[in-house]
Amino acid sequence: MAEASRLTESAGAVFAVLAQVGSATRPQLASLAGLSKPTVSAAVAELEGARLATHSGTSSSGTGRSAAVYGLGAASGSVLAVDLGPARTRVRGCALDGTLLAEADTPRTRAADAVREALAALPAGAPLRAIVVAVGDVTAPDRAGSGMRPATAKAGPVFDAVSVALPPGVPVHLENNVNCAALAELHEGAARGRRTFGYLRIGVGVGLGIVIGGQVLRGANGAAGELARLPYPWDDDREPRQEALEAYVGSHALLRRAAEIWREADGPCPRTADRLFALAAQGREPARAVVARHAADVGRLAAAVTAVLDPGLIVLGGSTGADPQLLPGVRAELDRLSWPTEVVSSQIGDLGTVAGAARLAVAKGVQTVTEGARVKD
Amino acid sequence: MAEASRLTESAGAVFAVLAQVGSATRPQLASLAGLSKPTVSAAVAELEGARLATHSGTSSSGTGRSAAVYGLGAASGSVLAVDLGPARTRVRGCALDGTLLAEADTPRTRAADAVREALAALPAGAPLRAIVVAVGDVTAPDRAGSGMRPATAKAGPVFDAVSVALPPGVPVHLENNVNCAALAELHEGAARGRRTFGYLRIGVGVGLGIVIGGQVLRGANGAAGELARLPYPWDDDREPRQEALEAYVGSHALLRRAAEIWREADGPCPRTADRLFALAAQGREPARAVVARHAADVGRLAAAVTAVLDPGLIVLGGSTGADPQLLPGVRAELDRLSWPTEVVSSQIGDLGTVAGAARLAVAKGVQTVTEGARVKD
DNA sequence: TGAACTTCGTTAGGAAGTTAACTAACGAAG
DNA sequence: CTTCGTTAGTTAACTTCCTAACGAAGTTCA
Repeated sequence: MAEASRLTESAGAVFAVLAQVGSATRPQLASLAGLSKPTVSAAVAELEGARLATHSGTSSSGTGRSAAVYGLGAASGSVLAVDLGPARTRVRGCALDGTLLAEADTPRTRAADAVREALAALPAGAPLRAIVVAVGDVTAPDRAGSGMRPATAKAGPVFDAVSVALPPGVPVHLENNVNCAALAELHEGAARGRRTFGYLRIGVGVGLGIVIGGQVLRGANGAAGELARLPYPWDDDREPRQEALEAYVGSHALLRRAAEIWREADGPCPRTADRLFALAAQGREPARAVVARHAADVGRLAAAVTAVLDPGLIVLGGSTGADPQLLPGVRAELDRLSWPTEVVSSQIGDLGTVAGAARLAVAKGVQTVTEGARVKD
Repeated sequence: MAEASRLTESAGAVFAVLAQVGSATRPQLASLAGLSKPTVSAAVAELEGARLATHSGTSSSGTGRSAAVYGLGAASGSVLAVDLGPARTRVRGCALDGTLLAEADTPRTRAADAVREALAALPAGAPLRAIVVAVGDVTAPDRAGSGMRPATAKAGPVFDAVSVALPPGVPVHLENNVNCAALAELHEGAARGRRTFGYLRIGVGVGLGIVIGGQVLRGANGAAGELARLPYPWDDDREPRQEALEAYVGSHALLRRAAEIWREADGPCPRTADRLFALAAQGREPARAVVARHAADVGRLAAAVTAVLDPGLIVLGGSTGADPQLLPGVRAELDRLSWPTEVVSSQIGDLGTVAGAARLAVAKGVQTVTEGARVKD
């Protein structure tokens, strides 16, 4: 019989822990959830009855009685994460313990196909509990947990194109792609074990994902970390202009600057940031200088962040931010201008956004289980 | 008999609520603490036994039986707040419900006297539970809850001069003065009812107090909001320098700029910011232009904050920041550069720092009661 | 093989909090 | 002055968790 009733509090807590670690014995669950053994036993029994957990083996710790191992059950369901990137659309379907169940990757124009493909690969019997869509845009603050749309026109059309492929009745969360990537760095990247840090992404544009106490900071307009609106240029006799910063520190500007100082004798001028970094890594001269200058610019951007937030750690990402050869220059400029702050390069790269969106979707999905599975509330 | 044992959890919750509202009936405590009537009755009995609460009257709500009103008891004790300001030292002693018990205000050089004076005026029988000292300096992160010192030499000597007057055995917390003032705006000023905002103080220096979810954001080095380290000047061909921003937007710069463009015919050049603002308020010309330019500069500073945090509300304070005639100019520049953000002037002024420090001290003091009065742990 | 040890899981009793129902106190209306 | 409606506070039964102790199921060593 299908028990759609709500879980007790302890069962919810145990389920949340079980989803986090994937599989565990009862004593492990007890210590992780901060509950006693009898309570965990009762909770596990309840979860097994609801098919939210299953006995998946035994574990012997050398000496003593061997413990029963439990994992997520068939009824725990799955979640979907969609990254509407500038070039490609990436989709992942995950179980609530984060294991990958389905994956799709298409050009941006075939976004809806990617979603359908991934949905088809998910187990049919169990509920899809949450969908997170990462967009390169400011998202309105999360009110009812669904029905959001990107705040400006930038990502609106793509989102609409995808949303027709989304199954009805499942809560959809929009999230900024930089925030998602920051979450990925937090859980499986360069910021593992941290509670507070900033993820500074520099590519065509610039963006900052802020994590404080393990939580993403979204801001009143969902625009926290939208560094493009930092006042720039800024001086006694210069008026800041909107968007001027991205035009100056973004990847387009980097290549333009390279082209300006490039000469015949230097060989062919690089047309991509990757090529430019490769030349610089070999010590080839105009490239090295351009990259060094870029590092200082990134350091200034980082200084603007530390002046406000003092996060203690900044993770650099993006097509022109993640290269480790930037690190010395960035650190030097940041040291010169601001507070002691660790600076490291992203460990995840392009897949960070989907990975983070999946983390977020898993968290939302677990919530729907523990807080009483309200699909239509 | 003195019961030094720990309170039950429900009694602690009830005490915290009682401290927040000052006095309340049992039904009020029940709804505010989210507890049931029987539990509150038991908790109140426990608190009365420990002299942490007393029956202080009855309240009739027109119809029905009249309820007993409870307030804080004699054993709840007091806390001390010290503001080591640039010119004056202000001290307040408060009960745990925030009522003022003692106050002192001396020139900075007699700081220790102010502390002794206020301490003498506090009730002798009950414990002093916490001391908060507000300094104009970066404070190291709060580890054991005491034993901190200002991070740089700026406020170190003053703090040492005061600390000799502090009674031993009482936990001392250092806090940045701008953070304190932000807390005052949150609880009794322009940000009442908000959960997230920024308090931008502009005087001789610039500083930002960040409140997120009702909590002050301190940062990894205790330097969150130290805007003086924003990169400035910043442009393609200018190198940012440390401290350059304060030299440009602080009150000294404001008066210097006024002096530069002032002419014989304009009358005597103002020597204080107050005087300059007064002239501007009358529409007198060179003053008005200087103030308008200052407003734009403040707007840019605010834009730098919103670009990172998007707080939704910015409260302006400080000797050259709180004047309401700045508001239109600040709002215009902020609108032009950044996200929709409310901008208002501080409602508290110079006393904000002590008031906020007192709030913080009360919160810490309540903690010592509810978490088991550990004075030396 | 069986005693000793260690770890797992259950059983029993108790602490802390909840809901529901009852008694107590107060004002107003007849 | 009594009665009724309303609100305060208490008592009782039940829920949910914890701690402590015990039985069950392994491993190790003689």
